[in-house]
Formats: sequence, C-alpha cells, structure tokens
Amino acid sequence: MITAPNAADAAASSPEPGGLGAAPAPAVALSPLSPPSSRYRISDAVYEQLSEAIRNLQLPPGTPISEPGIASWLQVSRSPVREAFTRLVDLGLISVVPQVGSQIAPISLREVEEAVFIRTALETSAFQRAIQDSAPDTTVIQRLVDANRRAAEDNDIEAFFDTDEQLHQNVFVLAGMPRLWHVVRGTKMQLDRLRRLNLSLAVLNPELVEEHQQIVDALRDRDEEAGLHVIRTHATRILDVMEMHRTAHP
Amino acid sequence: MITAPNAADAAASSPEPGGLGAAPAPAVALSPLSPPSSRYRISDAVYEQLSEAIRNLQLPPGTPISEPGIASWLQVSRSPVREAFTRLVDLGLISVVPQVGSQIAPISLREVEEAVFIRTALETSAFQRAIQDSAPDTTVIQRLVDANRRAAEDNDIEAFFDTDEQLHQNVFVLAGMPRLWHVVRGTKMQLDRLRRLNLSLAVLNPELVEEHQQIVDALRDRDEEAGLHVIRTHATRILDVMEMHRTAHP
DNA sequence: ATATATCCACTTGTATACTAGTGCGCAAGC
DNA sequence: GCTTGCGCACTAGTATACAAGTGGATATAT
Repeated sequence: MITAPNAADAAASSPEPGGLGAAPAPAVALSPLSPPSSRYRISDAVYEQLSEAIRNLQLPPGTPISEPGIASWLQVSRSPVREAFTRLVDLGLISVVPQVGSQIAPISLREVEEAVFIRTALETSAFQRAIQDSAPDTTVIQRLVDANRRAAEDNDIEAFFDTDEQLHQNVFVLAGMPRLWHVVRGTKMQLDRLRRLNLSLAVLNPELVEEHQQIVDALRDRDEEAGLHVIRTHATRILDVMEMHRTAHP
Repeated sequence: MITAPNAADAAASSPEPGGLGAAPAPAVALSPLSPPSSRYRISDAVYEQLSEAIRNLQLPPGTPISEPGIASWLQVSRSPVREAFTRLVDLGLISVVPQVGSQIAPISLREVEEAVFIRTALETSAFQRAIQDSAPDTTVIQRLVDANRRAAEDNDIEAFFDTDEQLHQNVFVLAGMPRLWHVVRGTKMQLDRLRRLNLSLAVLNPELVEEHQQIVDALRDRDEEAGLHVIRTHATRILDVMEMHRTAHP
C-alpha cells in the first residue's frame, strides 16, 4: 500500500539546483518533516533479518559472512545488504576487515562489561526518575511480571525473553522516557546473545522472576534503596554467566 | 558560487591527517584475523567531514542536503556519501524522507532531554565507580581543568570545547571504562550543537569551569554526594539554555 | 619431498546506471 | 484573473559494474 504523504511543507524555494548549505545565513528552519515515511525499504528488512538472526544465535559469533553471500541468500543486491552491514557494524554485531572478509562479532568480555555498565546506569537512573514525584502506576508492569513468571514456569523461552524485554522497557516508560529504550536496545544486543547462549544449555532461572517482582515492588513502594540494589544485582548476574562460559569456552 | 572549502581537496587529493581515531574498529581481539584494517576509506573521511560540519553548526539544523549534492561537493561518488548518511541518520543528526529529500536534523527538545538523561546517568555511575575502591589519580584531570580555565579566560572557544570534552572523557577513564566514551560521544552530538548555538551569542560561562573544579575536588575527596550533585547540575544546565532558545526561536 | 613463486578465487570499497516516487513550475482551460 | 492538470527536474532506493587487495591453492623448481 502506498501511503500518500501530505505536503511535507515547502522544502525550499531554492531556484538553484542542489542547494549546498555553504552560504545559507538565513536559517531555512523547516521544522516538521517525515511524518509517515513508512515506505517499504529492503535494507530495513535485511537489517531486521540479520540482527534477529545474530540475536538468537542462528548466526553464532565467529560465523564468517559476506555481502554477496547474504545478498544471494535473501535474493537482493549488495546495496541493501551493505547498508544493513554498516548499521550492524556500528552496533558491534559484525566485524569487517576491508579486503579480507566479515564475520559475526565474537562476544567480547569488554563489550559485555560495557553493556552491563550502560544498562545498569540507565536503568537505575530511570528507576529514580520513575519514583521521583509520585508512586508510578504499576498495573501494566505487574502484568508483565506475571506473564514473565508464567513463561518461566512453562519453560517458554521465547515468551520469557519477550516479556522480559517489555518489562525492562516499561521501566523507561514509567520514567517518562519511552524512546530511550531504543538506545538501550542497541547496546543490549550483546547481552541478549549471551543470555541465549546461557539458556540454550541451562534452564530458566527462577531468581530472575523473583528479582523482577522485587523491582516492581520497589517501584510501588517508592523504595529507592531496595530498587537500586535489585537492579544492580539483576544486571550484574550476566557477568557471572559470562565468566562461567569464559572458563569453559575460548 | 559553490563555496568549496578545503574539504574537497582534503577528501580527494590527500588523506586525512591525523584524527581518524574517532571510531576505529576496536582492537577486536577476534581469534584468527584482524591485522591492520587501517586502509584509507573515503566513507570515513566523508563521515568525519559531515559530522564535524554538523557539530560546529557549519551545517545548521534544517539545512537541506542531498546525496548527489554532497557527493559532487566532495568530489566522490554517492556510495561513500550514502554510507556516511546511514551512520549519521542512526545518530539522529540527519533526517531523510525517502523520495523527498534530506536535511540536517533539527534540534529536538525530546532528543536533547534524552541526551541529557543518558549523559547524566552514565557520568554519575562512572563517578561512583571511579571513587569506589580508592581515591583516583586526579593529576591528569586537574591539568585538564586548569587548561579549560585558561581557555575560558582567553575566550578561546575551540580550546574550551576541546578541553571540556577531554575532561568529561577522563571521568570515564578514571572509572576504568575508557571505551565507553565513544558511546557517550554519539549521543552528545545533539548537546554539542546546542552549546555551539549558545556560545555563538553568549560568552563562556565561568560557572562551568567552577563546576569542573568541584567535580575534580569531589573525585579527590571521594565525596559521592557532592560529586553527583555537581554532575547533575552541570548536565541539566543545558536544558536551561534549551528553554531559553526555545522561547526565542521556533 | 620440500620450499617457493605464481595465479586465482574471493573479499570489501567505490563508481555508475537504473527505478520509483514526489513536489513544483508552467501551461492550458475556465 | 484564477484554477486545474500535466510534465519535468529532483530525490532516495536499488541493482550492477569496476577496482584494489588478500589469502590460499596449485604448479614449478630445487
């Protein structure tokens, strides 16, 4: 379906072709732009495919990949594949050496530590802001914890990951910064791979669900000390898993 | 009347001198390969040129740009320009509407608030970690504060920005997470543009230097409460500037 | 048989060609 | 005069072609 973008306000009445912004002392100042812009783009689809495949370890760390290979596999040209590669490289999910080849980025201890640090810092700050003025509405997040608990009991890994993600996202929603989640999600990819690796050989840890409940309780009671402590514990739990794997695997 | 600054020459004839250290492929420690990867890439040069031009408001928010325009301006093909565009879009510095056009992203209140939140969260956490075990070595950062003070006294805006950047970066160094700075730097672009806008019509604020000194003092004395308070004040100061501009300009 | 040099298949980086879609100018009709 | 419709110039998205470089396999010489 072709969306009919309305008049995206006068771009410019520039008689000269290719208005290079070298001499525009008068600020053009067109404020609103890109309302829908939901045109289908192959590069987005490729990005989704690849990032999801990397995330769920369908493409394990270290797997060699090539632009023509992915292109022929997805029946597209190199251009959208290359664009997706660029974005994934910026996220640290793909490692590319110019004239040699590319591979799914290995799970780096340093990267994981950074991701844990970022996530802990942002989530604790979000928690503080969420309980800052008044007690937040915990009905939605409580439902997510319940769903998460059921998924753990049913050993439904996919549902567990899904609810867990929504749960942590909801913390940022309660903090009044819903869009911030997208920033976190980028750095969280590294951790997701590690957790997949963990759950592929272990079983869902009931302590995780319990900690989720404690976070919600702390939100409801506006208990800053307890909340921060649980969040820090919850986040650093990954590092133990990392160490466990590091001793077992290269 | 196309003003073609040294950009074209720099990109076309001679390789960029020095600072490509912005986002080098990290010493990735991938097992079998990873030798040099220091091959000169045009797309990196284009990215540097554009991001710096956006940062220092040489390309003001709202300026319409196009891939062919930049390509002809820098005397390169669309491919590297498009790759740079992709990265800048991910950073929120360029806004592109598929079949319509692109422009330098306007400074969004929402984006600025997010950037402030992220920066505050990461910097406070870094501060806590820096003073966690023992008093950090503040000789380097103290020197940076002094240099920053001198730059402010001399009204040397460029030097002020440079030392200010190194100063905040050093907080992450003291926290033992030097690479984390690159993550912060991406989100900090939005704030940098705002600060440039501010300093273009105001003068360097001596309070900023004083706050820098207070942060270093708190680091030396391991005074968590004072440090966190100063960092929060220091970061949210931008929001006042934002509000000031928002009432003055659209 | 071993060592060495050459070749080639493969990679990514860059340039160019083509496609689809959009807004504005301009001309034709009222 | 004003309105309406068509076309053109411009955009970004995609596909393809070319260039530069690397590492391994193969063939040759010792």
